[in-house]
Amino acid sequence: MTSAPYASRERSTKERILGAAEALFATHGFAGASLRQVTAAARVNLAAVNYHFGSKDKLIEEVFRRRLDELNSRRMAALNRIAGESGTTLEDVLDAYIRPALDLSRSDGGGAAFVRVLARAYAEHNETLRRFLSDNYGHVLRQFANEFSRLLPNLAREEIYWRLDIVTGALTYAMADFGVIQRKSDVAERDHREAAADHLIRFAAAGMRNPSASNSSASR
Amino acid sequence: MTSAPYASRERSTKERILGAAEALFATHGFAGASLRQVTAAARVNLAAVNYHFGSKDKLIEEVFRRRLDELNSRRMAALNRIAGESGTTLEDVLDAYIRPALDLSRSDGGGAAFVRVLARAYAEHNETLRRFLSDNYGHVLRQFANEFSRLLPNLAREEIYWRLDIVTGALTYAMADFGVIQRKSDVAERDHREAAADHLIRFAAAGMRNPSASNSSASR
DNA sequence: CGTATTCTCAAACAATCGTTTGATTCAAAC
DNA sequence: GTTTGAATCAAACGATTGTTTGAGAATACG
Repeated sequence: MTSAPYASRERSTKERILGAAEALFATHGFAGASLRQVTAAARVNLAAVNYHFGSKDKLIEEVFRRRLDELNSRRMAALNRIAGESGTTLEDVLDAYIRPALDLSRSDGGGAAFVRVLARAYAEHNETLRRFLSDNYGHVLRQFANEFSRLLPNLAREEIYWRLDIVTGALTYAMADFGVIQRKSDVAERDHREAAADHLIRFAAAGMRNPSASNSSASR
Repeated sequence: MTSAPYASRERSTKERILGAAEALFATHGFAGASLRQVTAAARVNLAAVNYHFGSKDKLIEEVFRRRLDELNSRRMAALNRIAGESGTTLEDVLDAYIRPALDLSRSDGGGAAFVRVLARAYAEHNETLRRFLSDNYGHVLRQFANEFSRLLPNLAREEIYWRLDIVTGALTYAMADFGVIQRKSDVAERDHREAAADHLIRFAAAGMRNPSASNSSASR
């Protein structure tokens, strides 16, 4: 029953659809990529999407779930290693949040495309998608907010969430752009990305630390 | 001939369409917002878009042109004030690039919505749109790249463009998100945005200064 | 005034969208 | 070999997309 018919093919139909959808959503967006493009790229029948996933929206959710399950468990593992410790810095927490996404963007199997899908999800303020992400991975964000609150006791909870959203959005976009531009040498690419990620984390830490009420005059 | 018939209306048909399109593109994206939504929000006939602009793509271009003409001339004015000077810092150049966009997002007449449209344009890697922006405002980017090259003589020209794209994309997204979240007090909002912008600029400067080949080990 | 031009409007255009249907093919169960 | 259920397929569904049409109303020009 759980065995897969048609399994002699290279990959299962569901996985081929998910892979093609991921790549096309990254390039053309969720509204811009049609199911006919997706099924043509996956070389499956048009009806296969609704058969296996139910609808386009459910397919979109599955594209997220496939990657975010592992991404967020890695984030949680990294956070649990440092949460509550006395020597933990803001940069450490941000690293626990960002590094798994950076690793994902470096992975071979379409992870780079998914990071661009993530950036699109941030750009689009799709309400149903945000609800899905909040319902399924809200606890991760909540745990990170807990740790940020511990390190930034002067900031209100609402302020924490706000800054975290802005900062991760900017970080996600920057990381997604890494995947677009092809570098001459792969090793140089990895080094640069690593160095840029460190700077991004330091930037994010500065943004999180920024006191709220102080007017930032005379910076130049 | 150049006088406007139907001018007794509150605003001209073209301007009403542009305003409605700007707001809807910011919310639903270019593919997600239909011309029927746009014309309904502008309370004009559906055919008015194709009559006044020719096509949806031309309308999109006009939405950009209306704001970017002034935005980029402000950028050029700010850049010309500091370009070539001996005391000019990287932060000054980035400020000349970012500050006009920040001012725009604070303006009353839909500027905040346009900043979100800008962020979408960065997220979508639409080729025709990128070509339009490059054709019409490429000289601005080129002038800024010149100044960056002067301050960062060790970086290759290609590297300058690459980093500038990433950095401005992240900055644009972060600024766009400012407009989504409504703050309790307007004065606190402005102060916070100002302070955050300063940090964003400092982050961008760090990202631009980042030496290319250095592996960033032992940051923690 | 009358003519010309500009603009608006309802209606339809062909194309594409996500989705559904019903028949057919496949692999396993008995 | 027959049956069963899952998977694939071509075809069509109604809805929506951007765009075009042609007639009509509003303004401008002589």
